[in-house]
Amino acid sequence: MNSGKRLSRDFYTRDVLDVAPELPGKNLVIRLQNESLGRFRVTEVEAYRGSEDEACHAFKGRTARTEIMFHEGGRLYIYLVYGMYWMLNIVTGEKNNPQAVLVRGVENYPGPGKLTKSLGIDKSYYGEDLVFSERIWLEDTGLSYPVKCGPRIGIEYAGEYWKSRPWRYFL
DNA sequence: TCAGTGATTAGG
DNA sequence: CTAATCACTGAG
Repeated sequence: MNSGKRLSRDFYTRDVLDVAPELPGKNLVIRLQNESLGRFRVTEVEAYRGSEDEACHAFKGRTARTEIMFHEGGRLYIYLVYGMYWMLNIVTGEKNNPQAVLVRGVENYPGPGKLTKSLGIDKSYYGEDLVFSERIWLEDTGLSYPVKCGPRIGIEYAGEYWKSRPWRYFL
């Protein structure tokens, strides 16, 4: 797996609809249990866009859980769903504009719940800063790939308009 | 198709 | 305190 250059703050502080389509193909770098670094190409993500998006957890306002989404981009938003699976999200945008990208899959570990379980990502990563962290970050390999898009998955509770936004991006 | 599983949230 | 909800997965 090619290594690359760590993404800086500027990459994350843009609108989620600019950041999300650029994530597939980037490397997720994480320090594994044996202290070595693992590199996994991101294959699938979804954008969740601010207080207007019915499918976004920040839609109902600021809570203890969603607090980190109100920070500037580059932090991790981690939460447990269905009592079993940790979800990995990357906060984007400027301060007080709550947005995040759900990482739905990386190479060899497709599925948002499976990738966190396989890589050992849990609540302890909540709020981690991808710009400075020594155990998790994203890097640009300089390679680019064609990215497809389609509707987001698992948001039956949202209205038709929000369910139909093509904000899932994948290789 | 459907149960497992427990944090989070709103409401009394 | 209670009860509903849930950005998923794997089994049948």
